Amino acid sequence: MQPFVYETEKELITYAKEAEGKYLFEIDKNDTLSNKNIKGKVGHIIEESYFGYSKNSKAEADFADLNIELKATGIIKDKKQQFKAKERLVLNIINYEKEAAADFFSSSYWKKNQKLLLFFYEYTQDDNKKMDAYSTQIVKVDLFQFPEEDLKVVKQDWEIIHNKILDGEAHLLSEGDTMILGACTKGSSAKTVRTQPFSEIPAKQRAYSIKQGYMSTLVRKLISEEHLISITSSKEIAEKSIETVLYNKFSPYFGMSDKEIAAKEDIQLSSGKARVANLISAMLGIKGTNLSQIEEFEKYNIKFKTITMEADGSLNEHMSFENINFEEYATVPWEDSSLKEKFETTKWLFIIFQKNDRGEKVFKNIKLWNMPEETIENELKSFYLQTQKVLNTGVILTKTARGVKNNLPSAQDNPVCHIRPKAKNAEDKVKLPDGQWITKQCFWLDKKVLYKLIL
DNA sequence: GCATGATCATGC
DNA sequence: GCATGATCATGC
Repeated sequence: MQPFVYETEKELITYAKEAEGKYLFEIDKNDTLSNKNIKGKVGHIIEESYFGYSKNSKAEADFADLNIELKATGIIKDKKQQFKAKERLVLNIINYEKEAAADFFSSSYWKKNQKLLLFFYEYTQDDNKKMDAYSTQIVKVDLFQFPEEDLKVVKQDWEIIHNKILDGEAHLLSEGDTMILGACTKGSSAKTVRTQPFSEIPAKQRAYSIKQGYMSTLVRKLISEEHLISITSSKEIAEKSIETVLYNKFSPYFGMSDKEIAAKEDIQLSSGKARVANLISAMLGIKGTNLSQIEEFEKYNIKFKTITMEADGSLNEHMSFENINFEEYATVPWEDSSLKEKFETTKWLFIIFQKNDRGEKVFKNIKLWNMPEETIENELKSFYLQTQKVLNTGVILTKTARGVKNNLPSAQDNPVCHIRPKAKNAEDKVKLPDGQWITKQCFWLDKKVLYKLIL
């Protein structure tokens, strides 16, 4: 089939939009669907069968005359049955040598990706948890360009990446550096490296990407037609940084107890996990709003956590996270692990309280924190690998007077994180890959790490 | 007195 | 029923 040349943007979009609602099998002319091993199958089928050109990795956009790049991107439903982006949108690979000489508007990112023709498809799985390509449907087609305000943030992100290359620090690039435009690793393994112009140190191969959180806000606006509540503007974030914006919103409440904040904002102080969430939305001036409705929290993947300091400034407890999926830890390589992904991509908003001498919790400070790349590559990685090793050689469970202990990484083994129980009680168990049953365990972030952050 | 195994309470 | 934020509690 000869590729059809689209004279105008409108002509292209009109045709592209006709794909909305179609299933992949309706489009697939070359029976690509039955081929098990094509990565990026959806994009492949759309390019070849729907538009009739072969896949390429040119530096110019797919529809070069119109400067439009075609991208297929998955959406999935979260726990609340709400659509979100399945993953970040990966763009072109960064050639550190070439990119060094560019400015934003002559960069490989801008040249290729300033206009994106997005095909959103719903990602579904079969019984074996593999992608079910036959029931994959194209839900929405949209021509996307960053709105002017977000583009300011994107430009800053690009400058941050660019400056690291110029400083000979391409090997230190990390997802946490930027807000919307990321430099995500791309390659079959961590061993996929490239040269960089101002340092001898090989740098991991990375590609520009639009972060998952940003893609999710796009999905929620375009597809779910949700109205997200914004607490600031991209302009303000570009001028001040999100941490400063948040600090300015919260700082008037520093020194007040949780009860005083609730009284001032006239909200009920619940006793459970909604307690701090309710305080946060009230302090942000949008009381009653679920935090998942806040645009910036979704866009920049901000998750809050509470830290409670004792009156003397010490911390009694490590910080618990979600339960550990031992099956995943045992089988998924570190590079593909959800643990790595989680700490690379989440900005943690720590809401810091300190107990006073009456035992009341006084709001003290906030801190926006990404786990540093070197912590991820060192302590977090060794924690994961150690856990994996123990799981695959067999967990040793020993009955003691205090309960059942195990040889998974403890607080002694790693200064950053460890594994400890979190369950209804000791009998609330899960099956280990070796067939034994263990009290449910979760990931804990060490209070030594937290302590350094709140000083 | 602290590390670490255990468990409560809530909300979806 | 279960995941998760929060905290308890005791043997070493």
